[in-house]
Amino acid sequence: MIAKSLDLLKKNNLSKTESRKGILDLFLHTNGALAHADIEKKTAAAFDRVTVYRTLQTFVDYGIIHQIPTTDNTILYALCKDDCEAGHHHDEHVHFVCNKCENTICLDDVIVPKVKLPKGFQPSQVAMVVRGVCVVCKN
Amino acid sequence: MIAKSLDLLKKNNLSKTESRKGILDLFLHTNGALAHADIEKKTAAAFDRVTVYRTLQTFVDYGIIHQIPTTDNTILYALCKDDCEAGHHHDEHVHFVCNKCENTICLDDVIVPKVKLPKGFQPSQVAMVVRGVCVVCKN
DNA sequence: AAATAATTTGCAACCATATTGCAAAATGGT
DNA sequence: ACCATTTTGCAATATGGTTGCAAATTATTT
Repeated sequence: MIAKSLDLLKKNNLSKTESRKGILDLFLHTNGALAHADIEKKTAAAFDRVTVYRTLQTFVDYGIIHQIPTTDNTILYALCKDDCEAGHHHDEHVHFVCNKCENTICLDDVIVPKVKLPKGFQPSQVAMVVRGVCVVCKN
Repeated sequence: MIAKSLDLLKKNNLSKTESRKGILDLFLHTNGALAHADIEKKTAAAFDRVTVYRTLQTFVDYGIIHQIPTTDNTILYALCKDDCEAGHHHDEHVHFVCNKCENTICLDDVIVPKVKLPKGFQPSQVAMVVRGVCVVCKN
Protein backbone atom coordinates (compact mmCIF):
# COMPACT_ATOMS: atom_id res chain seq x y z
CA MET A 1 0.00 0.00 0.00
CA ILE A 2 2.99 2.24 0.47
CA ALA A 3 3.80 4.30 -2.61
CA LYS A 4 0.96 2.89 -4.64
CA SER A 5 0.99 6.11 -6.58
CA LEU A 6 4.53 5.40 -7.73
CA ASP A 7 3.49 1.96 -8.89
CA LEU A 8 0.68 3.44 -10.88
CA LEU A 9 2.94 5.98 -12.51
CA LYS A 10 5.50 3.35 -13.36
CA LYS A 11 2.88 1.05 -14.79
CA ASN A 12 1.86 3.80 -17.17
CA ASN A 13 5.38 4.88 -18.06
CA LEU A 14 4.83 8.29 -16.60
CA SER A 15 7.71 10.14 -15.04
CA LYS A 16 7.55 10.38 -11.27
CA THR A 17 7.18 14.04 -10.55
CA GLU A 18 6.13 15.68 -7.32
CA SER A 19 2.87 16.93 -8.75
CA ARG A 20 1.80 13.66 -10.29
CA LYS A 21 2.67 11.76 -7.16
CA GLY A 22 0.97 14.33 -4.93
CA ILE A 23 -2.24 14.51 -6.92
CA LEU A 24 -2.42 10.78 -7.37
CA ASP A 25 -1.89 10.25 -3.64
CA LEU A 26 -4.75 12.62 -3.01
CA PHE A 27 -7.04 10.51 -5.16
CA LEU A 28 -5.87 7.33 -3.49
CA HIS A 29 -6.71 8.74 -0.08
CA THR A 30 -10.06 10.21 -1.09
CA ASN A 31 -13.23 8.26 -1.14
CA GLY A 32 -15.23 10.35 -3.58
CA ALA A 33 -14.60 12.38 -6.66
CA LEU A 34 -12.57 15.56 -6.81
CA ALA A 35 -12.96 18.75 -8.76
CA HIS A 36 -10.04 20.85 -9.80
CA ALA A 37 -10.83 23.30 -7.00
CA ASP A 38 -10.79 20.52 -4.41
CA ILE A 39 -7.37 19.47 -5.53
CA GLU A 40 -5.99 22.97 -5.25
CA LYS A 41 -7.36 23.28 -1.74
CA LYS A 42 -6.28 19.90 -0.46
CA THR A 43 -2.78 20.18 -1.83
CA ALA A 44 -2.50 23.63 -0.25
CA ALA A 45 -1.79 25.09 -3.66
CA ALA A 46 1.52 23.30 -3.75
CA PHE A 47 1.26 23.04 -7.51
CA ASP A 48 0.43 25.61 -10.11
CA ARG A 49 -3.12 25.63 -11.38
CA VAL A 50 -1.89 24.89 -14.84
CA THR A 51 0.08 21.92 -13.64
CA VAL A 52 -3.00 20.52 -11.97
CA TYR A 53 -5.01 20.90 -15.16
CA ARG A 54 -2.35 19.21 -17.22
CA THR A 55 -1.81 16.46 -14.71
CA LEU A 56 -5.52 15.69 -14.62
CA GLN A 57 -5.64 15.62 -18.40
CA THR A 58 -2.68 13.26 -18.49
CA PHE A 59 -4.29 10.93 -15.98
CA VAL A 60 -7.50 10.89 -18.00
CA ASP A 61 -5.56 10.15 -21.17
CA TYR A 62 -3.78 7.25 -19.50
CA GLY A 63 -6.94 5.82 -18.00
CA ILE A 64 -5.90 6.46 -14.41
CA ILE A 65 -8.83 8.72 -13.59
CA HIS A 66 -12.12 9.35 -15.33
CA GLN A 67 -14.43 12.31 -15.64
CA ILE A 68 -17.91 12.49 -14.18
CA PRO A 69 -20.50 14.63 -15.92
CA THR A 70 -22.21 17.33 -13.88
CA THR A 71 -24.81 20.02 -14.42
CA ASP A 72 -22.91 22.78 -12.68
CA ASN A 73 -20.19 23.30 -15.24
CA THR A 74 -17.42 21.80 -13.25
CA ILE A 75 -15.71 18.55 -14.05
CA LEU A 76 -15.32 15.89 -11.43
CA TYR A 77 -12.59 13.30 -11.53
CA ALA A 78 -12.32 9.95 -9.81
CA LEU A 79 -9.91 7.06 -9.84
CA CYS A 80 -10.52 4.36 -12.37
CA LYS A 81 -10.64 0.78 -11.34
CA ASP A 82 -7.67 -1.37 -12.21
CA ASP A 83 -8.91 -2.56 -15.53
CA CYS A 84 -8.91 0.79 -17.28
CA GLU A 85 -6.33 1.37 -19.95
CA ALA A 86 -5.04 4.30 -21.87
CA GLY A 87 -7.64 5.60 -24.26
CA HIS A 88 -10.29 3.23 -23.13
CA HIS A 89 -12.26 3.57 -19.96
CA HIS A 90 -14.36 0.86 -18.43
CA ASP A 91 -15.78 2.94 -15.63
CA GLU A 92 -19.27 1.65 -16.09
CA HIS A 93 -20.34 2.17 -12.53
CA VAL A 94 -22.87 4.53 -11.05
CA HIS A 95 -21.88 7.83 -9.47
CA PHE A 96 -23.76 9.21 -6.54
CA VAL A 97 -23.90 12.89 -5.69
CA CYS A 98 -25.17 13.75 -2.23
CA ASN A 99 -27.44 16.76 -2.03
CA LYS A 100 -26.42 17.41 1.56
CA CYS A 101 -22.67 17.00 1.73
CA GLU A 102 -22.25 17.53 -2.02
CA ASN A 103 -19.71 14.74 -2.18
CA THR A 104 -19.60 12.55 -5.23
CA ILE A 105 -19.02 8.89 -4.60
CA CYS A 106 -18.19 6.12 -7.02
CA LEU A 107 -20.46 3.17 -6.41
CA ASP A 108 -17.97 0.75 -7.86
CA ASP A 109 -20.23 -2.22 -7.29
CA VAL A 110 -23.29 -0.76 -8.96
CA ILE A 111 -22.82 -1.22 -12.64
CA VAL A 112 -24.75 0.83 -15.14
CA PRO A 113 -27.60 -1.20 -16.59
CA LYS A 114 -27.81 -1.66 -20.33
CA VAL A 115 -30.48 0.32 -22.11
CA LYS A 116 -32.05 -0.33 -25.43
CA LEU A 117 -31.44 2.60 -27.75
CA PRO A 118 -33.45 3.54 -30.82
CA LYS A 119 -32.37 1.91 -34.07
CA GLY A 120 -29.14 3.31 -35.43
CA PHE A 121 -27.64 4.61 -32.23
CA GLN A 122 -24.37 2.92 -31.36
CA PRO A 123 -23.30 3.38 -27.75
CA SER A 124 -19.67 3.37 -26.73
CA GLN A 125 -19.80 4.72 -23.22
CA VAL A 126 -22.46 5.27 -20.59
CA ALA A 127 -22.47 7.59 -17.60
CA MET A 128 -25.03 7.46 -14.85
CA VAL A 129 -25.23 9.98 -12.05
CA VAL A 130 -27.69 9.58 -9.21
CA ARG A 131 -28.47 12.48 -6.92
CA GLY A 132 -29.94 12.03 -3.49
CA VAL A 133 -28.83 11.59 0.09
CA CYS A 134 -25.81 9.45 0.83
CA VAL A 135 -25.41 6.89 3.57
CA VAL A 136 -23.46 9.27 5.77
CA CYS A 137 -25.97 12.13 5.57
CA LYS A 138 -29.17 10.15 5.67
CA ASN A 139 -29.95 10.86 9.34
CA MET B 1 -47.91 24.94 -34.44
CA ILE B 2 -47.74 28.65 -35.13
CA ALA B 3 -46.52 30.64 -32.14
CA LYS B 4 -46.17 27.64 -29.93
CA SER B 5 -43.59 29.56 -28.03
CA LEU B 6 -46.19 32.16 -27.11
CA ASP B 7 -48.49 29.44 -25.89
CA LEU B 8 -45.77 28.05 -23.70
CA LEU B 9 -44.99 31.43 -22.25
CA LYS B 10 -48.62 32.15 -21.56
CA LYS B 11 -49.12 28.78 -19.92
CA ASN B 12 -46.35 29.61 -17.51
CA ASN B 13 -47.45 33.18 -16.87
CA LEU B 14 -44.27 34.53 -18.30
CA SER B 15 -44.26 37.87 -20.03
CA LYS B 16 -43.86 37.67 -23.79
CA THR B 17 -40.60 39.34 -24.52
CA GLU B 18 -38.53 39.20 -27.66
CA SER B 19 -35.72 37.27 -26.04
CA ARG B 20 -37.91 34.66 -24.42
CA LYS B 21 -39.83 34.14 -27.58
CA GLY B 22 -36.68 34.02 -29.68
CA ILE B 23 -34.81 31.59 -27.48
CA LEU B 24 -37.82 29.39 -27.01
CA ASP B 25 -38.40 29.32 -30.76
CA LEU B 26 -34.82 28.22 -31.19
CA PHE B 27 -35.37 25.30 -28.86
CA LEU B 28 -38.61 24.40 -30.61
CA HIS B 29 -36.83 24.28 -33.95
CA THR B 30 -33.77 22.40 -32.72
CA ASN B 31 -33.61 18.69 -32.40
CA GLY B 32 -30.81 18.36 -29.92
CA ALA B 33 -29.62 20.19 -26.86
CA LEU B 34 -28.16 23.65 -26.84
CA ALA B 35 -25.38 25.26 -24.88
CA HIS B 36 -25.30 28.91 -24.06
CA ALA B 37 -22.71 29.46 -26.78
CA ASP B 38 -24.93 27.78 -29.38
CA ILE B 39 -27.76 30.09 -28.52
CA GLU B 40 -25.61 33.17 -28.87
CA LYS B 41 -24.43 31.99 -32.27
CA LYS B 42 -27.79 30.92 -33.63
CA THR B 43 -29.56 34.06 -32.53
CA ALA B 44 -26.80 36.11 -34.12
CA ALA B 45 -26.12 37.73 -30.77
CA ALA B 46 -29.47 39.45 -30.92
CA PHE B 47 -29.70 39.31 -27.15
CA ASP B 48 -27.23 40.21 -24.51
CA ARG B 49 -25.24 37.40 -22.94
CA VAL B 50 -26.74 38.20 -19.59
CA THR B 51 -30.23 38.07 -20.97
CA VAL B 52 -29.60 34.64 -22.39
CA TYR B 53 -28.29 33.38 -19.08
CA ARG B 54 -31.26 34.78 -17.22
CA THR B 55 -33.73 33.50 -19.75
CA LEU B 56 -32.29 30.01 -19.55
CA GLN B 57 -32.41 30.10 -15.78
CA THR B 58 -36.02 31.23 -15.90
CA PHE B 59 -36.95 28.43 -18.27
CA VAL B 60 -35.27 25.89 -16.02
CA ASP B 61 -37.09 27.27 -12.99
CA TYR B 62 -40.42 27.01 -14.77
CA GLY B 63 -39.78 23.51 -16.02
CA ILE B 64 -39.68 24.49 -19.69
CA ILE B 65 -36.15 23.28 -20.30
CA HIS B 66 -33.83 21.02 -18.35
CA GLN B 67 -30.09 20.78 -17.92
CA ILE B 68 -27.99 17.93 -19.21
CA PRO B 69 -24.78 16.99 -17.40
CA THR B 70 -21.59 17.12 -19.43
CA THR B 71 -17.92 16.42 -18.95
CA ASP B 72 -16.70 19.53 -20.69
CA ASN B 73 -17.66 22.23 -18.24
CA THR B 74 -20.52 23.60 -20.19
CA ILE B 75 -24.17 23.22 -19.40
CA LEU B 76 -26.51 21.88 -22.03
CA TYR B 77 -30.20 22.65 -22.12
CA ALA B 78 -33.06 20.88 -23.82
CA LEU B 79 -36.81 21.23 -23.94
CA CYS B 80 -38.78 19.37 -21.33
CA LYS B 81 -41.64 17.19 -22.29
CA ASP B 82 -45.12 18.48 -21.60
CA ASP B 83 -45.48 16.95 -18.20
CA CYS B 84 -42.79 18.96 -16.50
CA GLU B 85 -43.84 21.60 -14.06
CA ALA B 86 -42.19 24.44 -12.23
CA GLY B 87 -39.79 23.19 -9.63
CA HIS B 88 -40.23 19.58 -10.54
CA HIS B 89 -38.72 17.96 -13.56
CA HIS B 90 -39.66 14.56 -14.85
CA ASP B 91 -37.00 14.34 -17.48
CA GLU B 92 -35.97 10.83 -16.66
CA HIS B 93 -34.94 9.99 -20.17
CA VAL B 94 -31.56 9.09 -21.59
CA HIS B 95 -29.36 11.65 -23.32
CA PHE B 96 -27.18 10.69 -26.21
CA VAL B 97 -24.00 12.53 -27.15
CA CYS B 98 -22.61 11.82 -30.58
CA ASN B 99 -18.84 11.57 -30.78
CA LYS B 100 -18.87 12.60 -34.41
CA CYS B 101 -21.26 15.52 -34.71
CA GLU B 102 -21.03 16.33 -31.00
CA ASN B 103 -24.75 16.90 -30.86
CA THR B 104 -26.63 15.94 -27.76
CA ILE B 105 -30.02 14.42 -28.31
CA CYS B 106 -32.82 13.71 -25.89
CA LEU B 107 -34.03 10.15 -26.29
CA ASP B 108 -37.41 10.97 -24.87
CA ASP B 109 -38.66 7.44 -25.24
CA VAL B 110 -35.75 5.76 -23.51
CA ILE B 111 -36.38 6.09 -19.83
CA VAL B 112 -33.61 5.70 -17.33
CA PRO B 113 -33.75 2.26 -15.74
CA LYS B 114 -33.94 1.90 -11.98
CA VAL B 115 -30.79 0.72 -10.24
CA LYS B 116 -30.37 -0.88 -6.87
CA LEU B 117 -28.18 1.27 -4.68
CA PRO B 118 -26.21 0.16 -1.62
CA LYS B 119 -28.04 0.28 1.70
CA GLY B 120 -28.59 3.78 3.00
CA PHE B 121 -28.43 5.66 -0.28
CA GLN B 122 -31.65 7.47 -1.10
CA PRO B 123 -31.97 8.51 -4.73
CA SER B 124 -33.98 11.53 -5.78
CA GLN B 125 -32.88 12.07 -9.37
CA VAL B 126 -31.05 10.07 -12.00
CA ALA B 127 -29.19 11.23 -15.08
CA MET B 128 -27.89 8.98 -17.81
CA VAL B 129 -25.69 10.09 -20.67
CA VAL B 130 -24.72 7.71 -23.43
CA ARG B 131 -21.87 8.53 -25.76
CA GLY B 132 -21.45 6.94 -29.14
CA VAL B 133 -22.43 7.47 -32.73
CA CYS B 134 -25.86 8.82 -33.51
CA VAL B 135 -28.23 7.64 -36.19
CA VAL B 136 -27.28 10.48 -38.52
CA CYS B 137 -23.53 9.93 -38.32
CA LYS B 138 -23.46 6.16 -38.23
CA ASN B 139 -22.43 5.72 -41.86
C1' DA C 1 -55.73 54.88 -24.70
C1' DA C 2 -52.80 56.94 -21.28
C1' DA C 3 -50.60 56.52 -17.00
C1' DT C 4 -48.55 53.82 -13.69
C1' DA C 5 -46.55 49.70 -11.60
C1' DA C 6 -43.81 45.72 -12.22
C1' DT C 7 -40.76 43.13 -14.79
C1' DT C 8 -37.08 42.54 -17.99
C1' DT C 9 -33.19 44.07 -20.57
C1' DG C 10 -28.52 45.76 -21.53
C1' DC C 11 -24.39 47.68 -20.05
C1' DA C 12 -20.34 47.76 -17.20
C1' DA C 13 -17.74 45.70 -14.11
C1' DC C 14 -16.37 41.76 -11.91
C1' DC C 15 -15.18 36.93 -10.72
C1' DA C 16 -14.14 32.10 -11.67
C1' DT C 17 -12.46 28.70 -14.62
C1' DA C 18 -9.57 27.05 -18.30
C1' DT C 19 -5.92 27.30 -22.11
C1' DT C 20 -1.56 28.62 -24.57
C1' DG C 21 3.42 29.95 -25.35
C1' DC C 22 7.70 29.92 -23.60
C1' DA C 23 11.72 29.88 -20.56
C1' DA C 24 13.42 27.51 -16.46
C1' DA C 25 13.61 23.37 -13.86
C1' DA C 26 13.27 18.53 -13.05
C1' DT C 27 13.47 13.77 -14.79
C1' DG C 28 15.31 9.65 -17.17
C1' DG C 29 18.78 7.32 -19.91
C1' DT C 30 23.44 6.77 -21.05
C1' DA D 1 27.68 13.52 -14.32
C1' DC D 2 25.96 14.89 -18.73
C1' DC D 3 22.62 15.59 -22.10
C1' DA D 4 18.06 15.00 -24.33
C1' DT D 5 13.39 15.04 -23.16
C1' DT D 6 9.65 16.03 -20.45
C1' DT D 7 7.38 18.72 -17.08
C1' DT D 8 6.65 22.81 -14.50
C1' DG D 9 5.45 27.63 -13.47
C1' DC D 10 4.66 32.19 -14.92
C1' DA D 11 2.33 35.57 -17.70
C1' DA D 12 -0.99 36.54 -20.69
C1' DT D 13 -5.25 35.43 -22.79
C1' DA D 14 -9.61 33.26 -23.48
C1' DT D 15 -14.01 31.45 -22.03
C1' DG D 16 -17.90 31.05 -19.04
C1' DG D 17 -20.89 33.05 -15.66
C1' DT D 18 -22.71 36.61 -12.10
C1' DT D 19 -24.16 41.10 -9.97
C1' DG D 20 -25.85 46.02 -9.54
C1' DC D 21 -28.22 49.43 -11.58
C1' DA D 22 -30.44 52.57 -14.88
C1' DA D 23 -33.18 52.42 -19.06
C1' DA D 24 -36.56 50.12 -21.72
C1' DT D 25 -40.28 47.01 -22.24
C1' DT D 26 -44.39 44.60 -20.73
C1' DA D 27 -48.47 44.20 -18.02
C1' DT D 28 -52.04 46.46 -15.25
C1' DT D 29 -55.07 49.92 -13.81
C1' DT D 30 -58.11 53.46 -14.62
